[in-house]
Amino acid sequence: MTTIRDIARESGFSVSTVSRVLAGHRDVSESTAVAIQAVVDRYHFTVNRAARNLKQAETMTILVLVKGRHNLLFASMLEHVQAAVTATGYSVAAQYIDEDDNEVAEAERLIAETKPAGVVFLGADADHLVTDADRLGEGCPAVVLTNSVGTGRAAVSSVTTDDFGAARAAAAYLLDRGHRMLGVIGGNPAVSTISRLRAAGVQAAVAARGLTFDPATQYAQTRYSLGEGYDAAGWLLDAGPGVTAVYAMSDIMALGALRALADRGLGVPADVSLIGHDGIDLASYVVPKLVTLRQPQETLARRGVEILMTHIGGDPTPVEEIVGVDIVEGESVRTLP
Amino acid sequence: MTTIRDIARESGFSVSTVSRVLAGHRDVSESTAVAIQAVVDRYHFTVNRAARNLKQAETMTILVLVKGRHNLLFASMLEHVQAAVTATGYSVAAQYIDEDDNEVAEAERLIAETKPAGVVFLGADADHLVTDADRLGEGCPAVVLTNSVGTGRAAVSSVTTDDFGAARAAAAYLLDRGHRMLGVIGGNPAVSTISRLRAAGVQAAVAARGLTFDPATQYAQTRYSLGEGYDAAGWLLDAGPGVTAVYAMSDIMALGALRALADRGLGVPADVSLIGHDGIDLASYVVPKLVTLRQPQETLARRGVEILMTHIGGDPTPVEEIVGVDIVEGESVRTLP
DNA sequence: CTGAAAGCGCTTACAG
DNA sequence: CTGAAAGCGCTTACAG
Repeated sequence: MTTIRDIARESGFSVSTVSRVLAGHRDVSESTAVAIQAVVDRYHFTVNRAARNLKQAETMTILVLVKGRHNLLFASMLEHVQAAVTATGYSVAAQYIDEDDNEVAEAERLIAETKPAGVVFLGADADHLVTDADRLGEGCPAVVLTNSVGTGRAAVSSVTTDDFGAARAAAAYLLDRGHRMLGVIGGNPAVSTISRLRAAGVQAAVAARGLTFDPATQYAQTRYSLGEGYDAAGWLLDAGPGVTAVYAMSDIMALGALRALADRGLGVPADVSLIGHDGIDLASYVVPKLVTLRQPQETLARRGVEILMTHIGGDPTPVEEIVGVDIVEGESVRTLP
Repeated sequence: MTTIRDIARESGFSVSTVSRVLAGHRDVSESTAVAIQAVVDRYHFTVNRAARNLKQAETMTILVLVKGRHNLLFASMLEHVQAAVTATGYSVAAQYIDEDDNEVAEAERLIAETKPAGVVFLGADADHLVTDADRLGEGCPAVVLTNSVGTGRAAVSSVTTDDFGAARAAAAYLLDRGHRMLGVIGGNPAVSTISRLRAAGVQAAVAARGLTFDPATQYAQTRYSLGEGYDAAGWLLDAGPGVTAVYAMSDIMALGALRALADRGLGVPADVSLIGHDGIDLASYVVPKLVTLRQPQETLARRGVEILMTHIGGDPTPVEEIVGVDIVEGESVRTLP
């Protein structure tokens, strides 16, 4: 393996000078830089970043921690974050965290190893954040996207969508179209803040119309996946008192529900109406096109990076920002006569 | 930041002994190990892997390089690879490579930085492999999954599906059901070996029946994405001489095509039949359920890891293995009268 | 069983 | 503008 010492030997300059050229420092004579670069190219040499990071106090990198490999929303948001970060002159290093891992512990380790200037969490457990956020690197500012934090810790900010309002809008959308008996597919409100807020939003919309919503028969509690969405929809039809419309807290669960309904011979929206959440690309490609609550990906990414940059710039005041959600029209909801 | 020196100081033992405990070596007295572990726990200390890798000659890690963040097939295959690797006692480190990046150059850098025992490529450009494979770490065996290699380089093996046979089967499936005018949505045969093989497979099936297939009007060349699949299907309907069935070289393109057909008022399979490729979960959840050629994910992963282990075990003979593809029945193909 | 020392591949004051 | 030296956080012979 070629190292910086090999390049130094081959070029006739010292390791220090080679290092400077590799780092793009200007305090090297033109001719020296050219000569060294030639050797670097000849050997296809690239610096060992692990070794570099070990020595460097701080890098020009933003660490992006993506919670869950299968989350199409996050996959798509990562690109927006990448674009926003790149525009600031920093580069991004993305890492995926398993659904069940502690992202804060992981962040702590990665911060120590890669010395990023800041970190962006794409989704995160409120639990981990609250209990472990203090262990994040002192000087390393962080911003959480799509999840609220509420740690009060300096320089851990968040940009969230209005989950309560979005779910209330989803339910209202269905109620406005004559539906009276709603079914909801969502996560465990006891552990997921997002699910709790959204469930409350549904309750609020229903209550505002003097109707009732009984979680025991109308709320299918499950995980955010295709297969679980499928099962949840089935449960809702069996347990539910004749739901005419279903709100799924993610598009991917809604797609699972779509198939479950078809398998029971029910048409969407002819027999049951369906509304999703997230606004992933796929939602507008399926037949029928899904009505869904679109998370404003660019806004979340842009504001998140802007806030992170103010922290990096020296302002430690944490901010918790909430952005609105758009409803995307589709073909999956029917107006009852 | 706490380092191994802090733990040494706090526990009263030397850095060497702490290092041994952290590495799980047995040559440390029970009482010492317990005492050190207590301090480690108290500080939530985790070793800096970057520093560890810098010193270690080789780690018990298999590096998995995933080409493309949006590839649902690879996302799913990664889990199978992870399972297969874990069963051998090694752990996996996954890294995503952008579609357009040179995965071999990236592998070279990561091998130097993390010293894996072996690397698994989930998808890879034949071009990069052929021109740059020699630059992979000398002693670092590699296996490429889903793409054939043909570098002849020692210890770069591959496990591929029979792309020619699979595409021929797809076309035959449609021809057997009375379709005479096929449309194909695929990649650029000039740069993608996979696309070239599959296109040839279609040609073979058509020719075997004494029919013809004109790429100029029946082959929509595009990228492997939802939106491009949508556009390609539209082009096929405009340019094509009345195709009655479409074979898309990936399920995700097929899903795009599904929507394109719906937007033109064409039913699947009533008006046009559709067959995909890959067998991703989503394919069996959409309505109509997609007929598709399923890549045998577990087999690819299992054999890939088995072969990698023989290389790690010392046998450098490269093997190129080809596995068959199953057809998954669905609701998207109609038999013509 | 334990510790002192060398060194992995880099960067960065410091001196010239 | 350039180089010698110290050190980032670890591991690993080597010696005891």
